Amino acid sequence: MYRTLTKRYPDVRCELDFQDPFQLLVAVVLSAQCTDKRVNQVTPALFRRFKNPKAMAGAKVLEIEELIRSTGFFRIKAKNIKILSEMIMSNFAGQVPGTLEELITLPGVGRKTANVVLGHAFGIPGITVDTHFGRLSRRFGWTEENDPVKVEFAVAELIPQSEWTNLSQRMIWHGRRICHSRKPACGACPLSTLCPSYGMGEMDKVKALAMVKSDEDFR
DNA sequence: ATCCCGAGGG
DNA sequence: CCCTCTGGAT
Repeated sequence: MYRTLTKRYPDVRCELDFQDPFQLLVAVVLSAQCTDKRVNQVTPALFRRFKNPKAMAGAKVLEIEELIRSTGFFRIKAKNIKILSEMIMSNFAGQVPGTLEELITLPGVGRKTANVVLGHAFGIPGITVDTHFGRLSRRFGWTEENDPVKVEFAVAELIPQSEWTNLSQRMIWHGRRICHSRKPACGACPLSTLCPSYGMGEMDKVKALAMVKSDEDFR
């Protein structure tokens, strides 16, 4: 997703590419419920107009809204980006903060966004649990699906810290490109031999819930 | 019609 | 736990 990772793991297709922590943070905020393609479409103009937290803090919310309209949730995102920029200026001396606790004080920045920024802008390992993890959990009948923090801790137990950022990126990529909810590309999936729903195709929430339930009954 | 590389609020 | 916010893709 980001330059350092693109270089280190060339087989993972990375589509957002920002070295600057602030621009990375804003891009990840924009990527919620939105494709990378769309984010990459709006960021050049956005950062040409407001390239750092100082400029973004002085922006009119309406102008940010216009620049990011096509990314969805644009009113909330625009407001959050302005406030978050103001907070970076007033609370963090103009620098994107480098800890989880500080990052999640920013509006629009939760655990997932914070961990992505920590991993890619600061090299601090973290497990990034997104909705793909949940979907994968469903496919495997894991019942922790509704608690991302539990999944985060469980994965952290299993994987060496040095691989957390790499694994997270690969999982996100896997969910996006292979294990998506509509027509999962099971033929291209390295986990197909392990997956109890291999070849079932479409997995909606109703089916998934039934599967988890029957799995519980079985135990 | 239904979901999406979330987050925040009730 | 539930709901809302948004446009776009399928």
